[in-house]
Amino acid sequence: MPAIRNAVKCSQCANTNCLFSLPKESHTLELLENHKTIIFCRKDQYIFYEGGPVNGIYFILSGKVKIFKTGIGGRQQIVRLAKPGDILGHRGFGGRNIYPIAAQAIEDCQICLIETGVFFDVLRNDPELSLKLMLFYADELKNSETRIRNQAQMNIREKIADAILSINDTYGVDENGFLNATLSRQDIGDLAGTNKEQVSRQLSEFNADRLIKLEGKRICVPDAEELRSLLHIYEVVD
Amino acid sequence: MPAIRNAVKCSQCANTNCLFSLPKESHTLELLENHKTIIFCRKDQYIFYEGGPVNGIYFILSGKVKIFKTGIGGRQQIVRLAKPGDILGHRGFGGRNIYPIAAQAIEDCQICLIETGVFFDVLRNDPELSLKLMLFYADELKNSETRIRNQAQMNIREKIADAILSINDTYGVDENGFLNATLSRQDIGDLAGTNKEQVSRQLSEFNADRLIKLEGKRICVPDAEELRSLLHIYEVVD
DNA sequence: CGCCTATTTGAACCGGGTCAAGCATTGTGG
DNA sequence: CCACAATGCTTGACCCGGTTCAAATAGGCG
Repeated sequence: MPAIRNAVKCSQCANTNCLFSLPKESHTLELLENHKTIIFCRKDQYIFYEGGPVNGIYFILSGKVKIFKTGIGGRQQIVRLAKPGDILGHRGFGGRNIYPIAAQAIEDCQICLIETGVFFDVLRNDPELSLKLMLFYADELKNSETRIRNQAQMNIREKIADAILSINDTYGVDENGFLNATLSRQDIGDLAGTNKEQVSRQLSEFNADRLIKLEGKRICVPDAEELRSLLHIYEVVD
Repeated sequence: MPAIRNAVKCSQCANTNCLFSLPKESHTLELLENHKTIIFCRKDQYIFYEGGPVNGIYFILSGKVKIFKTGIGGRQQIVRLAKPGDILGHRGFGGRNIYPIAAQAIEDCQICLIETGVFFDVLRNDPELSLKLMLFYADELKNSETRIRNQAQMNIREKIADAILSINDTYGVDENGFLNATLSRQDIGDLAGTNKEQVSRQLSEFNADRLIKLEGKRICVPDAEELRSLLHIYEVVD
C-alpha cells in the first residue's frame, strides 16, 4: 500500500464527524499532523486482517469500508459499515494486540493511520479527547448489543429491512433515492446474518410491497421511515 | 432501595478486578470514597431499567447481576452476566442519557453507585484511569461483536454450549463442579438466544454425552475445555 | 402432604437454509 | 461490434432444525 506522511492536514480536513475534528489551535492536532500516515486502498483491499497485529488506529479520510468477523466455513458477519470520518481498529486495544475483526475497502479509500504509541500519548495529554472517545465506545457498545438481540429475535424479513436501513443510515441516498453504496446481495446477507438467496427473495417482496424500488442491483428507498415501521415492535431505546 | 454513604472504603475492597482497584495513596480513590453510595438489592430487584434515566455508574460490591435488553413480546436477551467488581451502566453515557438495557439482581447484591458528575470529574483528573476504562470498553465491544456473529451463525447446540461456558467463565464452579449460579432454563435460553424447551433438550443431550452432569436444575461442568471444543470451528481470535 | 411452578419430553408445524436451474449483466477477446 | 464466458442475481423446490403447543413429571416451598 502506498503511504505518505502528512498529505492532508487534520486542521484542513472536511470530515467534521471525525474524533479529531478539533479547534485549530489545539496542541493535539499539531501532534497528530506530524505523526499520521495516509494510506491509499483500492476497492476490495484489506486495511487490516482478523488475527493480524495491531499497528494503531485508522480514520477514513475518503471512501467506504466494511468491518467483519469470519465464522464457520468462511462465512462473514459484517459488524459495521464505515464512512469518511469513522474510526477503524479501535477494537484492537484490549488484551492481546490482535485485531478481532478485518476491515476491507468496498470502494477506493484514503485512510489515516496513527500508530498506537502516538495515539496513547495524545490521549494521555488530552483528557477531554479521552472522554470523547469513551462516549464513542459507549455508543458503539450500545449498538452492538442491540444487534445481538436483533440477531437472536428478528425474523429474516426484519433482519433484511434492518440491514437496508443500516446502509441507508450510514451512506444515505443519491439524488434519485438510490442507496449510495453498491453492496452485493452476499454483502447484504453478511450484514443481515443470512444468505444471498433470502436477500433476493425479501428484496423482491419489499419491491412488490412498494417499500423499495429495484433497478438492476441498485436499491431505491423512497421512504426510510416506512421501511423502519416494520421494526416498530422492537421499541427502540437508544 | 436502602442506601448508605461510604460504608465500604474502596481502599479496603476485596474486588481486585474492579476498575477502581488503585494504589492506596491515590487521590482518585479519596474522591471516590467520599462520593459513592452503596445500594442493597434483593434477588430479582432491578438496579436500573431499560429506558430509565442515567444516574451514574455502578460497581458490584457483592452478588450477581444479569444485564438484558427487552425485545419482541417481552422476550429478554441477556447481554452480559456480571460478578463482583464488574461495572454496570457504562452503556448509558452515549447520546441520550437513557439506559439502553436493564440490570437485575439474580441474587442479593451490594452495589456501589458513583454519580455521573463525580465520575466524569474523576476521569478528567486521571488520564490513566480514562485509558484503563477505554481498554475495558474495547474489550466489551470485541466480545459483543463476537456474539453478534455467534447469534447469526451458531446452531442451537453451539449457542447453548456457549451460554453454559459463559456462566462457567463468569461465576466459576463450586467444590463439586456445579455452576456457581442458579439460573432458570428460561434465563439460559435468554442468554443463548432460544427458548427454555431447547435448553432442556440440549442439556439432556449434553448429559447423555457426558459433557455435563445434571442434578435437579443444577449443572455440573466437569471439563469446560471439552465442552468448549464443540465451538472449535469458530476459530477464536480475541 | 399438597399446591404451585419449573422442567422435561413428545409431536406437529413452519421458517429459513440449501441445492439447483434459469436469467441478467458485465467484461473480454476475436 | 458481437459472441461468449464468467459472474452475480432471481426463483423454485425440497428438507431439516428449531419453535410452538401440549401434556406429563419433578422439584420447591408453605
